[in-house]
This record gives sequence, C-alpha cells and structure tokens, in this order.
Amino acid sequence: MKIGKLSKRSGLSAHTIRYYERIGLLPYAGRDASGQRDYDDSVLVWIDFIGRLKTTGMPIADMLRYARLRADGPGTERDRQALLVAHRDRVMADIAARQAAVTVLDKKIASYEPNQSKD
Amino acid sequence: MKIGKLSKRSGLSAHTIRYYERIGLLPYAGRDASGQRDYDDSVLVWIDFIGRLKTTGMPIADMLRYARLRADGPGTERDRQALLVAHRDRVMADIAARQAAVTVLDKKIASYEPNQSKD
DNA sequence: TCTTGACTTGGAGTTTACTCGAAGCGCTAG
DNA sequence: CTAGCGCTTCGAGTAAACTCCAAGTCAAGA
Repeated sequence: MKIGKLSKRSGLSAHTIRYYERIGLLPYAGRDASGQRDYDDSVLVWIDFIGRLKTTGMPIADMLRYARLRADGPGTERDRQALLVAHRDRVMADIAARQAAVTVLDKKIASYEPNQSKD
Repeated sequence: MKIGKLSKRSGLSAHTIRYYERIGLLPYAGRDASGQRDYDDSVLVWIDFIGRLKTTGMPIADMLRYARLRADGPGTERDRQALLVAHRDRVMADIAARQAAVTVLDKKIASYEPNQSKD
C-alpha cells in the first residue's frame, strides 16, 4: 500500500504520515523500486493506537518515548506499562474535570431557558 | 484588587490577564489614579466560567464570540444558549471518545501484566 | 510519445495560546 | 530618600503540531 492509500485508510494526511515518520513516531517505511513508501496493514494497528493516545491529549514527545521503548523490544514492558498507567490516570482526571465543566455548562444553558413552568 | 492579587486568586498569570484584556476576553479594567488596573470580585466569576470553557477545549475565538454576545446584553440570550449547547454536545462526544480510548489503554496495560493467574 | 497525477526530499510557513522583554513610572519599607 | 517591587504599554519570541511549497522523479493511460 502506498502513502495515498494509507492516508485514506488511516485518516492521516500524507503530509502528516511523512512528518510522523520523520520524527520517529511511525517506523521508517520500506521504499519500492522507485523510492516510494510501501506499507502493509500492520501499520494501521499502530496508527490506531497512537490515535488513541492523541485523542486523550498525549503530547507527541511522550508518544515518542513509548514508541522508542516499543522499538527497544523485550525488557521494556514494565516501563511501557508505567507510562500508560500514568497517562491513563491523567486522562481520567481530565475526563472528570470535563464532566464537572459540563455540569456548569448545563446550569448556564438552563438559565437561558425562558422559565415557562412557574407552577 | 490589583493584578497581582487577581493573578493569585484566579490562577492566571498577570501576563495572561493583560493578554485576555487585550483581546477582549476580559472586560477592560478600570485604572486607579496611577494607571494600574483595579478589579472587583465579580471578575472572578467570569474567569471561572471561561476557565470551564477552556478546560473543555473551547478555542479563544469562540469564547470571544460568547463574550461579545454577553457584552451586547439583552436580546442575545438565545444565541448564547445555542453557542453553549453546541459546545456542550461537542464536549460530550469528546468525553465519550476519551472514555473509549481509556478502555483501549486499560487493555494494553493489562497485556503488560505478567499473567500470574492461569488457573 | 506525451501528459497526468502521485510520489520524493528538505525546509519554510501557519496557527493557537500564551510568555517574555524592554523601558519607564510610582508607591512603600527601611 | 532611595532601593526595589509591582505596575504600565507595545512588540517580539516560543512551543506544539502540523501544513505547505518547490523542484524533481516515475509509472501508467490516451
């Protein structure tokens, strides 16, 4: 699969895919005879995972640390787990803060309601 | 209250407070005899509210639109409500996406657990 | 054969939201 | 009375994460 196809399938722009490769967030893709990147489906799994990290607000620098541990292979599992646990805890706190904010928003929204039921 | 005190009480830096005033997110503060900003407590309520909007990822441009409607006074309630409702819906979708991501993270975290209970 | 469109690289530009610096003025504690 | 802190304005600088551009290559279809 070439970069255009991967772009469509992953939802990332071709620009972004090259950028991610450049900074090391995506593994260096093999090139075909004419120098174009050639991907197999397995990269989609990784892109989906880093997409989850991104959705939850992890900075690229942290994703890179995870990616490097992963690339270092066996022996790094504990570190990888610790990294994810710390992140998950931050995410849960963040979700709680957003939910609290929604409560405030809901009150404000209700306050704009013409109070039609006074009985 | 001067800017230093407000900074401590609001959690925003003095720089940020001036920046917010400059762009119109905070109302133009009255100055005392020597030209220094003088605040009363009511501004804290507004700062708290825009803090909620910020927590939920609203861009400053959108907060500005809300702030302007608010400044325009009566007659804009419907627009303000609509703006907040649209935002709240986005926030709820966002929270759901984060929660789904946490589920994925939890699975990944569990997969790093040395599987000690096999029975 | 010619053209079209996707691809390559390196580097520059963009957006958002701050964040800081410079130069200067005024209140207050020692 | 003077040192120093906190304030003023305006403008420049920063960080993150893309996003785009220029110049060139390559393969496939009319």
